[in-house]
Amino acid sequence: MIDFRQRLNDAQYEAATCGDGPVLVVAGAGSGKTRTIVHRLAWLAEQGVSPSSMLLLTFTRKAAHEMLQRAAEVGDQGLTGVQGGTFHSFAFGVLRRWRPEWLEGRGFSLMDSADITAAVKECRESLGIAKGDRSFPKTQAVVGLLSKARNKEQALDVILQREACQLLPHAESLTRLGEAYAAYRRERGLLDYDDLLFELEALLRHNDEAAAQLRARFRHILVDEYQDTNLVQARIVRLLAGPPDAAPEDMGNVMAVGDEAQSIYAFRGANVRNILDFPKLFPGARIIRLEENYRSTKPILDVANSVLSHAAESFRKHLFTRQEGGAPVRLVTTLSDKTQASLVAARIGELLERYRPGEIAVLFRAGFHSFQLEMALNQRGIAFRKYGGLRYAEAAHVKDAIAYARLLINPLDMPSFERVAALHPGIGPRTARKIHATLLSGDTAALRKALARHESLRADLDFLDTLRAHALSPAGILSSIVEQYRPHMEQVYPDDWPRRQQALEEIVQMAAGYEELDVFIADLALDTPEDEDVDEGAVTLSTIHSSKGLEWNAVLIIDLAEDRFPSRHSMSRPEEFEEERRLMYVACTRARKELDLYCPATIFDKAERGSMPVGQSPFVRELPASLVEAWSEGYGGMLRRKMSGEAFAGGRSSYADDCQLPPEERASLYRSAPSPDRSRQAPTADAGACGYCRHRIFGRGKIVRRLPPDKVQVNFPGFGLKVILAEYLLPEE
DNA sequence: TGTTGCTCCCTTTTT
DNA sequence: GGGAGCAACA
Repeated sequence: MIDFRQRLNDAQYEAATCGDGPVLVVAGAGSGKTRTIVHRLAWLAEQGVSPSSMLLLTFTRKAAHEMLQRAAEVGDQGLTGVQGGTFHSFAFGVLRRWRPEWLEGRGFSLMDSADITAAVKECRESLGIAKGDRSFPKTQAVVGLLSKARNKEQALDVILQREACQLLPHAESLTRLGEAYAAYRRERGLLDYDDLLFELEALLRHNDEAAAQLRARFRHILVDEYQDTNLVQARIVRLLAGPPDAAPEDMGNVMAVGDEAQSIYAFRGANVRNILDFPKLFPGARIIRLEENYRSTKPILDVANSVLSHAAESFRKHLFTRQEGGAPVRLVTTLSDKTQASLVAARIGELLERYRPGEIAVLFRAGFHSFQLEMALNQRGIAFRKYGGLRYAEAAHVKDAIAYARLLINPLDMPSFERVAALHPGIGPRTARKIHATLLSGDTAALRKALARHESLRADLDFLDTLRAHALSPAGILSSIVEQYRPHMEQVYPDDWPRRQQALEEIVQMAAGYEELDVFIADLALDTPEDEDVDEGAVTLSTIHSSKGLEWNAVLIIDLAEDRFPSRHSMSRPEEFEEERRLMYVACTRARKELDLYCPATIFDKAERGSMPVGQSPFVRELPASLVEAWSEGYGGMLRRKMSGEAFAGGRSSYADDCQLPPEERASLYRSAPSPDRSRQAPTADAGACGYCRHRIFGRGKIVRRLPPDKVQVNFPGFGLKVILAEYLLPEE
């Protein structure tokens, strides 16, 4: 028996051991949410509930995996057999069993993001929409807009109106394109990510038998990260609990766990109303709040609380901890993004003396922000693993290898055939399509003729035939494919194929746990499967979005600069700026013991072919100086402690006081819109005009070039740093 | 006719 | 670094 009282605090205990009925657990960051869920599962099992009637819906498969792993270790007996996964993977599993009606007994396949892009592109071409019109959004952007409209369940024009007025002239074309894309999927028996959810909802509404079976099976539903569910996901939870008209007492048991202060997925349709309206959807719901933070030291929590204290009313929150003391939060200003990378790498080297690699993470706003750091870590020989950004399965070489596998499963798969064929010199889309048609016609003579000029492609096709003839495991198949693909890779990526080769070897590892190749490929599209071997020996690099729900002893947040974090895309709409703030809150609350904030003073800009000065992130600017220990990079890459009176550390007035420029010139440097609530924020212009870097660094650089009309290039030979800046920013000698 | 090479542009976050 | 469009080459 487990001593729940002893292992949990009062609120956690209440949540873990409450009886039947709907429950909403509002769990602040680091308040022991996972612990509570794990104990909830264990408690249910002790009450005689069968694990197979518990369903745990989480945001990532990693989170589900981790919780189920921990559940298996709780108590002496452990707990296995709980169903867990993301909404999408759950939906995929259910729909594999109960096909949607319109498929009429046909099979269906799940589209990965490349399929979706290709499909939308094909639809656009066949409709002849916007041929050569540069103002028409790129395919990727179109895919994003269509998906956003579906996830928010709003008409496309409404989305455009709110988020992209410049595209309003294309509203009609985009709507037609959306319809064509829907027809495309229906004709071919394809489901995209959004379809999974809507089809599952339709099934629960219209297929009484399936719905009844699912409801009978899953008596206890736990939903994690409820603040990031969208409308259809909330309806799915409701429909799993009982028929649409069920009385409250006849519904299954739903426990939703979430924290509105950590809602960071509005961009893909997540709706905070879900958590606020939970009691309406589930009348009589009990609400339990977990507010004590066990994760972070007080200095870290103070910074996190301060970040949120500027938030819009409904998201404010104050976490408390009983832990006193702890290392101060460090705020490090570096000369450039490049030196930031080497300083962070050096700092990681230092942290590795105290922590295991798996206990250190670097977080950033967007995937590409870590490129320089990745190089710096490689130079130092520090192993890292990256989450977020370009997904593993989207890297070109992985797509190539997967194309072989998909062709193996389904020879009709045109896009995959095209992909494999294009690896061979002299074959482009046109020739590939012709050969594919010949191949399908079964005319061997014609095929032999077509392939005569493309000997190497024939070798690849023969290889696939051989593979088909042998019954290999998914891992065995992929390992052969990787070997077959290798010469192509060496040709196409002469400079970095060894790195890519390594990534491909991982795919074989990942596939090791699978029995069916098609399930593995679907899973790869749904969420990168875990390759467990690599984890512990590597430092984590992650987008903040992908860091959700995780924690580390030491967390370093980089690129806290204007236009980077918050993202410049978020500056025009107040609600998006607010979401960036919650993102910063999520990032800070990932840290247990040490938190470093890095602000580069200049950032390399390709277009200008030099580094451009950048202002500090408003989230840093707002921080009271007393909450951080400020450091700055001096000449020669040394860090230097900043004294409290010095400009910049949280000193929103110090800019204005130091400023040598007349106010109208400052205003001309106004880079981006300020946060919606001006009263709480120092004007961006102050920082933009005379931030710390501009006086100190630029004072010692050499002007090497004038760039008419009003810019100059300043070099700092000691750092290999070139900076382009407006002439009038130069300090007067 | 179809492939390849060149240039310009943009580059958020995810299932 | 990648996608899209355009021009030159086989």
